Amino acid sequence: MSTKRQPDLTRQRLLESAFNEIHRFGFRSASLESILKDTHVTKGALYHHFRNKTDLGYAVVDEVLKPWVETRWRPIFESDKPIDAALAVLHERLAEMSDEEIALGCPLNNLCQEMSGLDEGFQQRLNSILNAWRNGIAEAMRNGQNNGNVRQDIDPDACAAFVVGSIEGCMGMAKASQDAAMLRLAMLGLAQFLEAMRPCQESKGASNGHTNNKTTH
Amino acid sequence: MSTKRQPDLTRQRLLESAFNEIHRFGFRSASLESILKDTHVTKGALYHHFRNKTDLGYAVVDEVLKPWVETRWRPIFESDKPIDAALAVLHERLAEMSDEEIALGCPLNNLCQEMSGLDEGFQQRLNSILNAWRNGIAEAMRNGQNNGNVRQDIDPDACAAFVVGSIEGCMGMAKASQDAAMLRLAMLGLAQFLEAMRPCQESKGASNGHTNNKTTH
DNA sequence: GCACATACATACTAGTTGGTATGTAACCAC
DNA sequence: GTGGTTACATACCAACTAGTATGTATGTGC
Repeated sequence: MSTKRQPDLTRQRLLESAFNEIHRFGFRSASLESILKDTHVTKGALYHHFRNKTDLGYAVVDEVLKPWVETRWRPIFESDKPIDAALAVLHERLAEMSDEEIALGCPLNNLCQEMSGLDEGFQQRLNSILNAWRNGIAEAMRNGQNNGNVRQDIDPDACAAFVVGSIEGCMGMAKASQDAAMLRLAMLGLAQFLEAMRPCQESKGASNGHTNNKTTH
Repeated sequence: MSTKRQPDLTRQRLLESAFNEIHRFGFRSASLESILKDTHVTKGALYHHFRNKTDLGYAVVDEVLKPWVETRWRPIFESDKPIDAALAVLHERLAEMSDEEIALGCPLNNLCQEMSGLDEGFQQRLNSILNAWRNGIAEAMRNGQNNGNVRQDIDPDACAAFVVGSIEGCMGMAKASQDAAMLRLAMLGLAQFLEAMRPCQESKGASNGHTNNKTTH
């Protein structure tokens, strides 16, 4: 069609189409032919920009998936009220996700579950994304502890690992049931967990009455 | 080798080998040839017992995966102290799982994440397993509420959905990091959540001092 | 304008896949 | 025994896959 050559654009279109194809079918079942059909790019062009399918997959993770995750959860990282921030982000994500998006599942988790045990390159890249996510939350929890917005007796790293894990788990449940209502139902539990991370304000009018044993304050 | 014919055994061996192959590589990447090689069964025998690959997959879900899940989590269902029972099962599972098993991930969740959006047959079968699991926990939570072992102000269904979701999520995190330590770290959060489900015992002596708003009983 | 690398396009290959057609040996009812 | 069904075995096929070899047009430095 177009008589001009636009290498950067071609590459970007390949990456985005590959991201979608992978999101739908997973990496191994992602068909290069489908991507080429979708982008109207030929195989020669594809193999000019990427050495092989794996190289394309890595590029998708590094250049599409990684920023995709970061932009979505960064609001939590910078807050010193991590619980409020997390709840806000969760509600926002819950509101903005389409039914189709829910049914397709989290592209990060999809790839993790598919490729972690099979390919070290994927495993390391995906794990670094997860680590950044977890560390961002853990750091925010520490900030929250310093500012008195988070209970002192919880381990920020364990808490962050569980939060990230349960987010992916809840989204996985929704994908499994192919039902957005399941996502909202399961997320109620996560919200409850986050509320339980607030410092106990013994008299106040708080709804939760846990008899926790704060070790330090 | 064996001159005798043992149709039931042959079928069972195919199912178990297929379960392992699927556990490792997922259903779509599971190779029938590998299964045949592993079991020393020929293609003719395989296609005598199963109409096609999908039929084999369904049979694996119904006859291997379903009981596999049920036997593992049934102890929770029957207890009226669901929190203690859940913690006990979690510890037991954590102790008995090998590193390889952890790295492979939960076979139920693996299949859910791979097939839910692609094949209705899988989706329905897997979802029925998840439903049984969730309902078993929800029922136990209701029992626990009736016996004063669980807070009255929580929704058993939401709680069960979250518990199942976060179990799968935590196992997913461990698979993603290919590290058993991650499983233990994330599971700490789940244990904390379960503890928070206990009724608040403000002065220890009183059986229940919650200011809950019971809607029904 | 010329040389050269970049950015594609086309046609093909080798391997693997699930699935089938056909053949045969074991088992069972009678 | 015999007939018929079950339980396999062997050989093959069509489709699809990632990847490659080769060719060609575009852009760019000089």
